[in-house]
Amino acid sequence: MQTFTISKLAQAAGVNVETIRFYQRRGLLAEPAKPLVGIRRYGEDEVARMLFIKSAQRIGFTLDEIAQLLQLDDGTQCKEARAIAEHKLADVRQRLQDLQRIEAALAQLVDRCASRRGQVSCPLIAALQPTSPAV
Amino acid sequence: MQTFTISKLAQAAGVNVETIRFYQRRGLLAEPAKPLVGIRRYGEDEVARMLFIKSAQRIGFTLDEIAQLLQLDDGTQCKEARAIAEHKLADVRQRLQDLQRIEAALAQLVDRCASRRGQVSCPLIAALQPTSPAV
DNA sequence: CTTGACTCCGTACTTGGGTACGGCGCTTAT
DNA sequence: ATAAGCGCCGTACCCAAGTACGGAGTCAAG
Repeated sequence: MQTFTISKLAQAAGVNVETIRFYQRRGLLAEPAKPLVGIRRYGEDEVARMLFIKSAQRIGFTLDEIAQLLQLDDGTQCKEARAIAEHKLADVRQRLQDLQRIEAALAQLVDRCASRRGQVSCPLIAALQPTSPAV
Repeated sequence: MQTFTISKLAQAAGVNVETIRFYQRRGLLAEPAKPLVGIRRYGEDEVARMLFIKSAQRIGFTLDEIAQLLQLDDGTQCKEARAIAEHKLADVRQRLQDLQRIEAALAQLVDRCASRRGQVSCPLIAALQPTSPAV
């Protein structure tokens, strides 16, 4: 069921062919073995993987971090995978908090603007005050 | 109450002095007027602003986006600020969803690893399947 | 009134994440 | 059997976000 050529894969993932190749070099995506005759083919798994990478990136993970995340998935070494996963989980939760605060602040801002009440003080900057001990 | 020198500001924000100057050039942080005699001083506002920038960055906003966010705050032009804010809000909510899915997937992964049950299939990649129509 | 630490400013370098390009080699339709 | 259009591969280039550096000015302590 390996039906995609590299350019179809790129298209399906909404990226450039070069990006696929770049990820292969970086070890984020395996290069399927080159058949003795013909060209490499890709399947839905690779599409999913690419979409995952792109989503993770939008959230602020670096390619190295994403590589780690993906290894958790691939890996069969549960003990160590677990440690990494827990670490990442804490990280993710921190980001979630920050994002939620920004969401609240933005929503508030929109709301205040809509109702034209008084001066907008500083909900955005205030949003990220309490926590954030400079990772 | 302008008590910080640039290096104290940098220290308080957990960044490099050069980074402060870089942000000033990019318009993310105002350069206080240079007193006729002496050096520039900064206050708590600038510290807060720096911490905000760093938090927003960790979440995946670019400096340009952060500049926009900050303008919403500074600006007195509510109508247009509102439009930008609403747009960003949608964006933030999408990110939140992605992050929440990753969180769930990671938690599940940790859980499975802990209990040593069968093969880890692919919770992470699965996590970001349904949505994400390639922004 | 000099020495050392710091500011100021410009320019140059670095790193991460790609993009672009050019030559070659398949392979498939004509 | 040949030309078009991809795939394959390496190298070079690009932009964002800093970081490093070097010379000149400033200020405070000894």
